[in-house]
Amino acid sequence: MPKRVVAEDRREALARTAIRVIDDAGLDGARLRDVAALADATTGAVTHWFGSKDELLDAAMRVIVDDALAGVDAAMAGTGDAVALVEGAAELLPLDDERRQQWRVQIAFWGRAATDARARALHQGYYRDIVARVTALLSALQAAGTIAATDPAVLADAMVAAVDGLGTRATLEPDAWPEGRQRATLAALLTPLLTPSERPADARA
Amino acid sequence: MPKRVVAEDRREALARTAIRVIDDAGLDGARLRDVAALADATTGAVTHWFGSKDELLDAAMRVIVDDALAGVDAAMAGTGDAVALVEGAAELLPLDDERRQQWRVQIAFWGRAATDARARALHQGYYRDIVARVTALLSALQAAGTIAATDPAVLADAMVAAVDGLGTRATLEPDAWPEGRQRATLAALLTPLLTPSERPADARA
Amino acid sequence: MPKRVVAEDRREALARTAIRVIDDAGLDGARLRDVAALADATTGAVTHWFGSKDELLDAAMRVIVDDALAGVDAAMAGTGDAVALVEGAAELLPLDDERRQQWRVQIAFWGRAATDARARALHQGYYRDIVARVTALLSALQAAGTIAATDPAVLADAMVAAVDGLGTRATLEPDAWPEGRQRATLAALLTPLLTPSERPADARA
Amino acid sequence: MPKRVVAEDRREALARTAIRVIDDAGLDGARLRDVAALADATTGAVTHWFGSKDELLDAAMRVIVDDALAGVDAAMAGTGDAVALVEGAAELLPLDDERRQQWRVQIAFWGRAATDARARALHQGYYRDIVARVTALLSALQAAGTIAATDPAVLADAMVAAVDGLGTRATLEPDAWPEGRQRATLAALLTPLLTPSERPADARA
DNA sequence: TATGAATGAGCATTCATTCAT
DNA sequence: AATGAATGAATGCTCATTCAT
Repeated sequence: MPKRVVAEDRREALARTAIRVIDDAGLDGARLRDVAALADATTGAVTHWFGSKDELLDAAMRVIVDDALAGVDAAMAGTGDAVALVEGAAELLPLDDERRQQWRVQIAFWGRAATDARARALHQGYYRDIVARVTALLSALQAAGTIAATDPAVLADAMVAAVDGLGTRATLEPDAWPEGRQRATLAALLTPLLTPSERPADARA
Repeated sequence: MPKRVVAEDRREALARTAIRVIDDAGLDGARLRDVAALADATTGAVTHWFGSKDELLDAAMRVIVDDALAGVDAAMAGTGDAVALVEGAAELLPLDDERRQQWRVQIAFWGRAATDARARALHQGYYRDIVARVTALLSALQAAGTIAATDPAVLADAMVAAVDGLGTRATLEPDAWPEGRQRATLAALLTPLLTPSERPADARA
Repeated sequence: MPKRVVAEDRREALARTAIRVIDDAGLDGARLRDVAALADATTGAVTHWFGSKDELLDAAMRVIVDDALAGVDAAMAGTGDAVALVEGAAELLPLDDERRQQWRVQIAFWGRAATDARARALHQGYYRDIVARVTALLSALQAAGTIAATDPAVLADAMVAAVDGLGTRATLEPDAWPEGRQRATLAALLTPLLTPSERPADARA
Repeated sequence: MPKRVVAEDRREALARTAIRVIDDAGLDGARLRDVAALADATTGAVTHWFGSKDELLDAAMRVIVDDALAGVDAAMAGTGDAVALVEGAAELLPLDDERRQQWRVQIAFWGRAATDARARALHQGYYRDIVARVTALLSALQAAGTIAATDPAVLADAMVAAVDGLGTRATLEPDAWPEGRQRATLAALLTPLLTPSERPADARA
């Protein structure tokens, strides 16, 4: 049966399977044997690669965040001005089934982190990564003068909050939030903030 | 009907006790036994007042939301202009220990709703209540001309998203988000949106 | 179903059932569900009375030791001289099926204590109880001048060792050690030690 | 047949490693995996040399007993009189860390044998070897007239019981039984029995 | 209204064993 | 002779729920 298995591949595949199970059954409803079954493996195999259920869950969270970071890069890179930036950010919202699944699981992990210190520590690292990336992007755009000159760290916090808050609501009310409404609301929220103006703090010159 | 009132008191007291246990142990780590113990009761008493664990949890969620609604009323009523409105909204953020606890449990409930259709239905009702209240307030202010004339429904969605997103982050990174940073970030996000402009505001060009 | 159950009775009954299971299956082969089944209960009931398997096992050990202590009292009390004392001590050996079972389980517990510090601490307490009781008895007999005047603490240690060593061997070779051989060997070992001599006994030349 | 020798070396090395693991984790806490790791091997290698865990455990027991037999030979051979014989026997007690480890594991094996017929059969063979060796030695000394003329088989049983009982207690209470106390107690127990006397059954003429 | 002993299905976890390489 | 991934049965433990009192 052996054959040098690439450990990371195996682990990531199982973690991705776990995400699907979590989406179906919830974070605590997710059973190891369901993950195993869906991955065509046995519980023993899962615990072989992950010492415990927690370890598997952490790996699943890491996959979610890595995908989100890749999404940030893909969506915002090459962005030129405020309008394009907002459009890029909107790509992070739960616009389609795939992203809705990511959001559902993401929010489930927030729920875990809210009341669990260890999980919270993980999330703080994730936020650091994301904010750093967004801040760097904003600084570049400010240097080019295409967005408002507000402190980029504040802008980044604001953008992250806008996406998180809107994504949460759209995830909890999927039927009421088709793609258009999500995009429009995000634009309403971010455009006045990002658009450069002659006179500072004016929503639009 | 005093009996009925007493019954409601007992239920609410148990629900509030449940919130404390959820905050300690997480939504799924919360055991009926612990709720009972903390309320100086027995598990039998808890199941006497609540047919099942889910019913108790739902009641706890309802308490959280009712408190939040009362907070909206208290904080925003009597508000006169955009600046005051943002200040009122900030009162809903996790600014102190009491509100941080409410947020932690709130987020735990989101996590449950994300992957559970029944819980999600409850939340949709809660959002309806909150948005209706905020929209009514915004309409009144717009009639007075003290805030931007954007569609009040859009403004309400935006404000809810801003508070939810910022509250989530501040809850997950409590040490990094003292009161001042939360207020400043919320103001940065909402002020440009709410401040009335000479020319009728159009959120999107 | 309820009715104030006398906790200690229930616990002791389960502990005694555990002893039978341990004798059948060994200390680690003993499964909670077998104990439950033999006691006409469920595993849940067992864990209701004992927080964990270890707690149940400790209680079983305690029962074994308490029975042994009662045996010491019953067998040695009223003993008049060296010969009678040895005969009394012999009653502690695995002379019949009941005592053989106690010895088998006792030795299983030694095996656990040998490599487990927590279990070892329990046994040290048990030895203290037993040695104290034997020493007191020996002192009384020495006061009456019917046994050798050697330091009673040394005599007690020697008697305990003789019984433990012989009991162990007789337990591991039950067919080779009928009652008579056990009694004879114990007498051969203890009589020269306990019999008073004209000149004050010196255990060591 | 060098191959065979190498094989035996490998097996013995693994068995000795198993003893260390048993001492750490107990007989049932000892995992094949840990034995393998401590021996810088894999579980597959262990099962290659030993068909099953039981086989490995039996081999470990055999090593313990062979060491003890070698100890009997080393300690008692060349012994001239009762005093020297007792001093030799004392060398079998858990006087130092190395022997304490052997005793801990030995007692763990007794615990297994107490409730397991197959393991018990092994031990009966071991007792046969040991008693035969001791009996032969005692007969030689009796022929020389340097020890009591009691039936050597009885003397051997008595000596084995004394060492086993004392060793057990000293193993379970290591801190209370420094070398001196062990030697003194063994001497107290065996000297009256072994010392030749004009008048039989006199502790010392 | 309240008690708390009992239930029992369900879970993660453990680990000896197997076997393709 | 050795590897180590995979198996899968087995077990202790959890805990919401029930119900006689």
